Amino acid sequence: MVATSELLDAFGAAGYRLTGPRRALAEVIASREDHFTAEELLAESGRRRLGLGRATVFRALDTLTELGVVERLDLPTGEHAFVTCEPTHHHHVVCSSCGRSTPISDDGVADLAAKVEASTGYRVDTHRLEVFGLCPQCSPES
Amino acid sequence: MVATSELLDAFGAAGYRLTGPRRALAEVIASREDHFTAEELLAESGRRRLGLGRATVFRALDTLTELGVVERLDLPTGEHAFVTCEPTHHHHVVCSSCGRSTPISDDGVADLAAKVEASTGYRVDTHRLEVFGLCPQCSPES
DNA sequence: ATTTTTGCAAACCTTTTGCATGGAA
DNA sequence: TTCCATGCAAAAGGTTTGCAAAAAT
Repeated sequence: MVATSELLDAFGAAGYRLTGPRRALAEVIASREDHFTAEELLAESGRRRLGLGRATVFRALDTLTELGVVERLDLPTGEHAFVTCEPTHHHHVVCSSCGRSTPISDDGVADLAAKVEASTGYRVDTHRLEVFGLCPQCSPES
Repeated sequence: MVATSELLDAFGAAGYRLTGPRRALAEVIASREDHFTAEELLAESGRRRLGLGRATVFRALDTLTELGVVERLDLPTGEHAFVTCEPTHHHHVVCSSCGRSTPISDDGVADLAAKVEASTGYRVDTHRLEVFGLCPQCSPES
C-alpha cells in the first residue's frame, strides 16, 4: 500500500518523465492493497478507459521494480505478482486467501544470511524470502 | 545432487510406472550438479538422442516436484529452474556464478516464521527462502 | 528541437493440453 | 488387457521487441 505520489516521485527522482500513462498507472497501482499481476493492471486500466498499452504496463513495472518501490513475487502457484513496498523493507507475508500483504522487517533474515555464510562458506549477496499464510482477517477464528 | 536411483525410487514408491523416458530423464537430472531448467534437460536429452518429448519433461518435473525430490526455484533473473534435494531440506543457497547449490537447514527459518506470526498476526503455512551468492569455489579469494 | 515514452502488433518463450499410440503392470 | 504414460503438434499464457507517432523536457 503506497500513495500515488510516492510512485510518481520515484519516477521523477530517478529522472524518468512524468507522463500521462505513468500517472494513470500509478493511480491504478495505488488503488490496490493486495498483490497484482501485470494482466490485472491492464484489465483495470481497460475498465477505467485509461487506454494503457500492454508494453507500457510491463515497462513501467520493470522500472518501478528497479527503483525498489515495487517488488516482484513468485506465488506458490507460479504466478508472477507484484506488491508495492517501502524501499527499506525487503520481504512480505502474503495472505493466500485474500492476497493482502504485510511487510516483514529484514532483521531476522539478515541474521540468517550470516548463519548461512558461516555454515556453507558462500558469500551471500542476495536473498529472497516469501512467506505465505492467512492474514488475521481471513483466519478461521477471527 | 542426487542419485538416479533415488529419483526412480521416488516414482516407484509413489505408484508411478518406471518407464523408459522416466529412467532416461532421471539420469539426465542426476548428471547435473547445479540447477537446471526444463529447456536445458530437453536440450541435453536431444544431444544424447534420448528423444524425450517436451511434455514428458514438464510432466516429470512436475511430478518430481510434488514428490519433493526436486524443487522449483525462481532465480533473481526471473528464470524458473530446478534443483534436486532431500525431501527434508527446504531451502538452498545458489551460486550466482556457477549455479551450484547447497542445502540450508530449515531451523532458522522456522524461528523466523514464528516471529512473523507473532508480529503480524498471520497464520503462516508456507514460506520460501532463496539465497544467492558466491560459492567457495567461485569466491574471489579462494 | 531533442530525446524519451507510447501503443500497436507481431514475435518470442515457456508451459499446457488434446488425443491417438505405445508401453507397464 | 487395462490403464497409465508418451509424443506430437497445436494452443495458451505471459513477456518482449521494433518501429513510427506522440508527448515531455
